[in-house]
Amino acid sequence: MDRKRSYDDGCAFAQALDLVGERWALLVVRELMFGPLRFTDLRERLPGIASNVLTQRLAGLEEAGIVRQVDLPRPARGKAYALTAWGKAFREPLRVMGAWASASPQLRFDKPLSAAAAMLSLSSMFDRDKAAGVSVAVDLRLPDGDFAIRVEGGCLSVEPGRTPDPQCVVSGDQNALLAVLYAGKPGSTALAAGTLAVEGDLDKLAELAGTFRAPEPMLG
Amino acid sequence: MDRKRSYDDGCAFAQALDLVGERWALLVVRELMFGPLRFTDLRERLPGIASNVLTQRLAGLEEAGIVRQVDLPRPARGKAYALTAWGKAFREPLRVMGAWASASPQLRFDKPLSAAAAMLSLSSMFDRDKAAGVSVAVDLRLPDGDFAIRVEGGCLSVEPGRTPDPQCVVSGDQNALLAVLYAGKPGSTALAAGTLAVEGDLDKLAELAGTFRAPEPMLG
DNA sequence: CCGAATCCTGTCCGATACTG
DNA sequence: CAGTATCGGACAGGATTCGG
Repeated sequence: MDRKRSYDDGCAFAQALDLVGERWALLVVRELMFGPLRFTDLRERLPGIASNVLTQRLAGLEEAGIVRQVDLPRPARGKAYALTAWGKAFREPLRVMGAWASASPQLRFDKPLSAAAAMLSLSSMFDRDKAAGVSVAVDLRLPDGDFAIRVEGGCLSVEPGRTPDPQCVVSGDQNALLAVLYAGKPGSTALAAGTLAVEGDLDKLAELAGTFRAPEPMLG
Repeated sequence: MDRKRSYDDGCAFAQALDLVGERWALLVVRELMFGPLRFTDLRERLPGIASNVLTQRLAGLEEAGIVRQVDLPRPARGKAYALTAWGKAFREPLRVMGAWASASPQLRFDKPLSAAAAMLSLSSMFDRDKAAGVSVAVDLRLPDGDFAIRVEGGCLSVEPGRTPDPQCVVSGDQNALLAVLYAGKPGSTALAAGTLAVEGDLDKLAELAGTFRAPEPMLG
């Protein structure tokens, strides 16, 4: 009468896979990392997921203690899905696995990216050493929401929302943004092409771009 | 004509899941983390995996550039499966995800554990702060192989094989070992019960045990 | 004995259609 | 808007069998 298929393995890692190893589960967690979302929002941000699968995954994640339902605040009525404290703690595994994945010999850059994925990518590619002495506060206006990026004391902070007084504000979509930040040459093609708009100190954006390492495949 | 099912997502993390997100894939990587194994060895260490599934996973991991086939050295004839450099780099994600999993509200400790899983668990539960000033070298003789554990300068090293002159040698199975190390009270029940045998400096084992935090569920 | 290919069965996934 | 119902197809699991 085992409800779920299990590896039946004492390893904590394997038991985690029993909980989040199903298809789409970790991508749902990824999308919720920056705040609660409604069912339909999740569907939009996860192109390709079937609604019944999303229902199952949310139920499973809730049972596992990773996701919980919350009442939507303010004007909107209805419920949404949020991460529990333990669910939010998955940000670190997400960051580390993303960093590992960026060394894949077959990583492709031409596919679309959700805002949450892009913001987590920043954490993955951030390089402490390159950030020594850097202090910047840049706000992003992405189609799916605003994010405040700050680098200070060798640490990167990525939070949803806005900063009171950003040094620089970038508007556009996340694919163009990452292309600029990782290309090593900010202010280049994407800006010229008009897919990104920058207000404020462009040098601060360049400084931010300098704190990321470019994804590079690991050979052997 | 898509050969493989894909999330078709630009996120490096999602693309990693395309490669290693299938059932059993990451557990195969886990088992290979401390050295090459043959097909049959893998089957033994992954109770429950079907042989055809193992075949498929190995083929997929090889295609992804995570695993490669090697000729078995020395006396044994035949081939074995080893991790590539990039595959070995997965040790860090494994460690971090294990640490996250150890905070699961529903982690069970009574299930059997492979030697590789136990050794990775040590990395997950290691606590830099607790290890300040600690310097120990302990050798383990587990049923599936020998491992050399060293703590020095706030760092933990877990390697397959033996140390020339260990301060302490523990023989027994990995489940009993972890119970002793994480219980906070080494030298207690398991040793008394004779499931573990210790030669050398028992205090060094206690010192080692003091560098690990006990798994504790995160609430909320 | 090792490594793998071949059945067959059951479960899970994916897509569409439909309902409170 | 937020899911449920349904169904075909893909994939996992187990046993057996076959070639080194």
